[in-house]
Order: sequence, then C-alpha cells, then structure tokens
Amino acid sequence: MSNEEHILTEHGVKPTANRILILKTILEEERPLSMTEIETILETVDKSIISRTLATFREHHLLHDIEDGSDSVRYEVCHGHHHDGLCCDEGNDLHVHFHCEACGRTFCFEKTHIPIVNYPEGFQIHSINYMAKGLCPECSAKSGNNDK
Amino acid sequence: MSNEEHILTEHGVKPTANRILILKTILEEERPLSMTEIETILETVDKSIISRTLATFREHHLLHDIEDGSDSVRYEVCHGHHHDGLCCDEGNDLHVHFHCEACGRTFCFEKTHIPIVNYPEGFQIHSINYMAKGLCPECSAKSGNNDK
DNA sequence: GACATCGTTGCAACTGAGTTGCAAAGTTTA
DNA sequence: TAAACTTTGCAACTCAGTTGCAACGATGTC
Repeated sequence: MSNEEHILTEHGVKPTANRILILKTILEEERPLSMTEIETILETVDKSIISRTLATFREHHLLHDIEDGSDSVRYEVCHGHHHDGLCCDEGNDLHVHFHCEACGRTFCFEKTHIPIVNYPEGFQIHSINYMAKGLCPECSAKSGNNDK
Repeated sequence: MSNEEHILTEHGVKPTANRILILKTILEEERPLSMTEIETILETVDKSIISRTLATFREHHLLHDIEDGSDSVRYEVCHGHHHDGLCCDEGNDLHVHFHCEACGRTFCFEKTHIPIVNYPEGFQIHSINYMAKGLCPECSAKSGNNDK
C-alpha cells in the first residue's frame, strides 16, 4: 500500500487511481496548488474529476484551502499534526503563506506562525489567512534585484 | 463640488456621473465592496461600467483591492494618509481585515495593524494581506452564540 | 457465476463573474 | 459647427469551475 493510499484510507476516502494520482501530485509539489495547476500537470485527467476529487478531499479534511487572492484558491495537504480528523490550519498551527508575483507559485512558511492580534470586541475569529506577496528567491535573483 | 468629485479630481479622474455614483456607494458603505455587491446596490449601472470604473480607480490609486478569498476581490477607498498618490496599504498602514462567514460582509480593523513576522531568507515582501474570518457581532448575536 | 447496487468516471453542457468589441452618445477644443 | 477624444451601454465573449447524465467498474448477495 503506497503512502497516498494510506493517507486516503486513513481519511475514509476510497483510494481510486485518479485520487491517488491527484494526491501524489499535490504531495510532490510541496506547495499549495490551484485546481488549474493540477489540471496542467495532469493533462490526462478531466477537470470535472479534479473538481470533484478536491471537493471529496476537503470534505474528509485531507487538505485545506488557502487563498492567495491573485487567482484561484489553492490546496495544501496537511503535513502538520493531524488529530481528530482536523488538519493543521483547522487546529492551531496557522502558518504564513507567500505568493510570488512573478512565477505565481505559492509557498508555505511552515516555521513562521501567524501572530495573533487584538480584534475589536464582539468578533468571533474562526480562521486566519496571512498571505505575503512579493518575489521568491529565484525570481528575485532573475530580476537582478537581489537585496532582501 | 461634492466630496466625491473632489476625490476624483484629486486623483486625476474625470468626475462623470457614473464614477461619482460608484465612488459614493463605496464610501457610504464604509467597508470593502466586491464588484457584485456594487452591481446589486446600483441596479441601473451596467456591470461593464462598474468593471471599467474600478479599473480606472485602481490605475489612479484611488482605491486598493483586498482579498477575502471566499468570493471575489473587494475594493476599499483609502481613508488613510495619501501621499505620492499611494493609498494606505501601498504605504505602510497595513491593517487587518475581517470577513464574516455568515453575512459575507468584510470589515476593516483600521486600528489593528498587521504584525510583521520573520520570513525565510531571500524572499522579498511587497505586500501583506491579513484576513481573519468568523462571525461579526451581529451574526454572532443572531446565531445565539454570543461569547467572544 | 450472474445479477443488483452503488460509487466513480468522463464527456458535454451549463453557470456566473468579469472583460471586451463596438457603435451610439456625450464632452472638449479649436 | 466640426473634428477628436472619452464614456456609455448593450451584446457577445472568455475562463474557471460545477453539474447532468450515461457508461463503466467495484462490491456484495444469492
């Protein structure tokens, strides 16, 4: 049983060929992927399948979505501590994401936690999205602007 | 000359009837509006006009866009300090936004600044989006779950 | 093994947000 | 008033994502 099959079964999702493939893709990229990005990588898989598969994964808390705003929602597999079927960002391991404006990739700063601020009275906070944008090291080097 | 006309002229945008109307709407709501929300409020104005007007406003730094992820991009007029044609979030007055998952409205916590965290080496940060989600006071009260 | 059942697949058709083409209307300048 | 330019408003388009539906495949029962 492959790692992907294991993760799927663990979350109560039947490990079909497409699901294994899609999960494998997201895991291998090691960064949050949008539906369109998955579509591009997996040319052979119909977008309706990707759409439905991602919905299934979400329902089973196998991944969570992050928003980098610039285009579409991206999906990230929870590598953090899973307990009670929750993935990291549904628990307390909120981390910062970074979206490169040049190459369009989104990165996880897993070591960097989101600082909690004081909110006005009466607001109930359920989740927080901390998204920084700019240039990733590679694009920063390419553009010849190498200072930090 | 109305306040709206003044703002438009100040930013080098010719104050036409539609532009005044759209700006007035955004100002009056006092919270970031999405294109669709503006469309709903201003039934008489065609969405192509709203689309083009918002593009014009953006080009002239009259407003900036924030992303609450859940649906579309929202626009907010800069009430902060404007200098050099930059609006607040393009300068250093980054503040926290809050999106209510029940009523779908987005609020500005203008008093709450985004805390800056340490990023991994090599990443150039240009902008930051700090978006909290949950229930606003009104929806929180309605749902009978009134604790903070 | 044959049959019924149920979830999954893959195509096509749809939806909804947003943009663009284009001609008519309005504004500005000489 | 005429020429040049901008804005308007409709319709047509684009693009991402979802849904309808029939075919397919896996699983379970007799």
